Amino acid sequence: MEETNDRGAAPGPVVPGGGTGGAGGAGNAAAAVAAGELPGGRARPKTGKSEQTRAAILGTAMRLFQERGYDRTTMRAIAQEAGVSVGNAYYYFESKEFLIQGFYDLMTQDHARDATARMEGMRDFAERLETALASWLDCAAEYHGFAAQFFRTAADPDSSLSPFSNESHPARATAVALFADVLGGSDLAPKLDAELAELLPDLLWLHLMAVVLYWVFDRTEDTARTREFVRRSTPLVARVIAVSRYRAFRPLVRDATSLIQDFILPAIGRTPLPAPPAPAGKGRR
Amino acid sequence: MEETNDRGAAPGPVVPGGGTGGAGGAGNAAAAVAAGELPGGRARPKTGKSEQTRAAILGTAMRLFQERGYDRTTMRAIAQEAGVSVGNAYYYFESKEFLIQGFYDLMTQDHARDATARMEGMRDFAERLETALASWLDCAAEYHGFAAQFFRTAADPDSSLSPFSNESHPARATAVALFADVLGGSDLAPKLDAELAELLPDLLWLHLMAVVLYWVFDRTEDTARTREFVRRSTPLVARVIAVSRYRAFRPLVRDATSLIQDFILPAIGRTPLPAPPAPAGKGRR
DNA sequence: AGCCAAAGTTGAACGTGTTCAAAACACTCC
DNA sequence: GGAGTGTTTTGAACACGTTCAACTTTGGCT
Repeated sequence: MEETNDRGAAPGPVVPGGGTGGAGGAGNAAAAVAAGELPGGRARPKTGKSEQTRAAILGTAMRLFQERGYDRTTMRAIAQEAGVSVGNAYYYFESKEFLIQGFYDLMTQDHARDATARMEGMRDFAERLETALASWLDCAAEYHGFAAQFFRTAADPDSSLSPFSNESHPARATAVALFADVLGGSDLAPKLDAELAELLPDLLWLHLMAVVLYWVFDRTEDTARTREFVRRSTPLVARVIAVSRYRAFRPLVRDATSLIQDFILPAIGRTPLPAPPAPAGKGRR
Repeated sequence: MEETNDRGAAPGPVVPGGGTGGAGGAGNAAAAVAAGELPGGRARPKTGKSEQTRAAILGTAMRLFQERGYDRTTMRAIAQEAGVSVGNAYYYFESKEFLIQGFYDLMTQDHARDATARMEGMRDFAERLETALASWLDCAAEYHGFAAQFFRTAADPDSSLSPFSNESHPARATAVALFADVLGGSDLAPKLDAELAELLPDLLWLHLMAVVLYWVFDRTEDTARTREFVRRSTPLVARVIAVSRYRAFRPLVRDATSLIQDFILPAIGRTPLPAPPAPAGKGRR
């Protein structure tokens, strides 16, 4: 072993809360990292110490991703700036992509909180839906730069990070629960066919995924185009749903519903199992 | 699909038509490689020689991708089996992903040919559409293993390989043209609103993209589930289109149409712009 | 205190995609 | 033939994600 253990001088990992550079300015999600969640790693903590290290790594990664983009941020850089070794980063995150997963989980929670707050008091379904989607755009805004990377992995069926894969982390459940609330808190809910009401949360989540896809490809300033798209498309969605009750649309809606039930929902991991009622708001497992 | 490795030990690049043409390892697409297309590389050929090298590399890559999967196929292995150096492979293909693009272009042409042939004589729109989609599933079947990789890059807006990106290679145009034919050759075409008929080819292409997404995640034997999904969903799509003419649906259809025209089509590169002459510029990132 | 297993941490090493300066080749014009 | 020019080919070198065997720290136990 070399006696020139330069590392000796370096202190331990960065301290939890303010450690990440004080005025750094990472977003809400990154800030929440330090709070001590436990999204997707593999560590089984006994002391809070390891949580700190984990948070330091994730926080640093997010900051660097924002600053330089995903591809140009190396694991070595993350480790160095977080004050740990490369191997240590891999002790907490199975791979570089898992860092994104860790971030995505946090952002999803941010979104659920923010959207719920914003919808407070609103009863009109279209309005609620638009608010929820706009909220997502705001929560995600600062990460637009490297969000593409997340979507890339989302499209990989082999990756356990894909939101479409069965065992996909709590993030999906949280998001779907939010949309259940979007519908449930609206004046539209009681008027709907029970069967349709059952499907809608998942469908609305799919709708969000489509919006996200749009957003990822949107290169306009502040993703203004996506915002406009949401503004224009949401009322239409609401109208389609509202109108589905009328006689003329019934046969079509019926067939579509059963198609979705048989093919779409199972594909996104919503097996027709005796699902326990998920309490809206806290998405833990 | 014989596994006869008849090209193996040749020192130089594989011979032109005969090499792959003979017993050929890979499927139709790979065979067509040798024909001398010029999909997505960067070479500006003067002799036919370089085409041979290019085809040898692409063909070998496809074979190895099928045999071992995308990730477990190294550029070194491709180069070695194709009888060229690593650097040479990069001379013809900007990156490993571009190999997939080269393949995708070929498969798209296969599909267009096959689907057109199969639809011969059919007039019913639903039937034509289902045939076209089933044809795609058949053409793509043998590549299911590494198709995921293609879809991964498709979701990356920074990659010029994305079918959603503006300058996306001829493959998209070919596919859209096919769907225009699906519609145009059907008895439904004359009955349709002109505006709607204008949109439909692109929309149907989007529909295909959705099916592809489903297919990528489908793990059933021979992707039976996707096939069933197509069988069930196609009539519904046809009915929605057919029914859109009736008075009750008009306002909805109108709004949807304009929404699509304003937001969806431009996003997939169908800008109603004054169309500059010939953007010969190669896609960079 | 001493011991031990588990948790945490390290950095060198490996495999792989990619780059690049130089060599080999092909072709044209003198 | 030879000089000049553009194309094709080479393989060593580089950067990065990832692995791993060994080391250090922690905390419970006697």
